[in-house]
Amino acid sequence: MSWTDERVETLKKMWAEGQSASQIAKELGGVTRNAVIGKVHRLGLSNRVGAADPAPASASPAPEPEAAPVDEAPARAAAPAVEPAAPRVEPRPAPAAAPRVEPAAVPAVTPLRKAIIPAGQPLPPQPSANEISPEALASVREIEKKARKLSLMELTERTCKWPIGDPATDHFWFCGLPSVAGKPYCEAHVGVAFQPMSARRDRRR
DNA sequence: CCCTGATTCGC
DNA sequence: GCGAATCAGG
Repeated sequence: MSWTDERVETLKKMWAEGQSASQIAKELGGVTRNAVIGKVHRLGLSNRVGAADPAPASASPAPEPEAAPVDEAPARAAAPAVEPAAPRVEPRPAPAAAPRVEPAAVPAVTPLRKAIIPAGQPLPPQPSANEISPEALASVREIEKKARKLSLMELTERTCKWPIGDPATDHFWFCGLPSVAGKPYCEAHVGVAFQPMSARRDRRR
């Protein structure tokens, strides 16, 4: 693969969005994160965020960028040597929406309290704890004790994204245990989230 | 261990 | 110019 204009554009865009080099590499395909980082540097757009250039120690503020324009009025007079850089502070958009909540039986695990619905409008129909087998429910509670209690930002492709607690309170985190390959949850939570239809059928309430 | 970006340096 | 290897860090 080579750096076609198109690919470079994607790179620039994603980098500007705060995407990590590895994420960009995946998106582009055919390149490693190292390649992406290398390209980023060659393109000279490595300074992200704070980049609060270590202002020349203290003594001499050295406001002078360097080059002495002297005469010469190359129309470009406007071109600011120092890019905006100010506003953007730390893009890194958290994984968009909260972790994909699978279609099966997810919520209503920990908060035994009846529907709190923090700021929600009518939420889509969600399976109640009643639809989960007592055994599974019990094991889930057990697992929660072992949870690594990861924050949203700490989740990765291989950590269990099962939510625990009430999102509206401090008592909220994600399981975080090693997830089953290809699944968003750990062994225990996969068992509750992905139930065969046969098991779900008329477990009635 | 997972992951980050930064740098180096042979190609 | 490119990117693997490596470094330094979280």
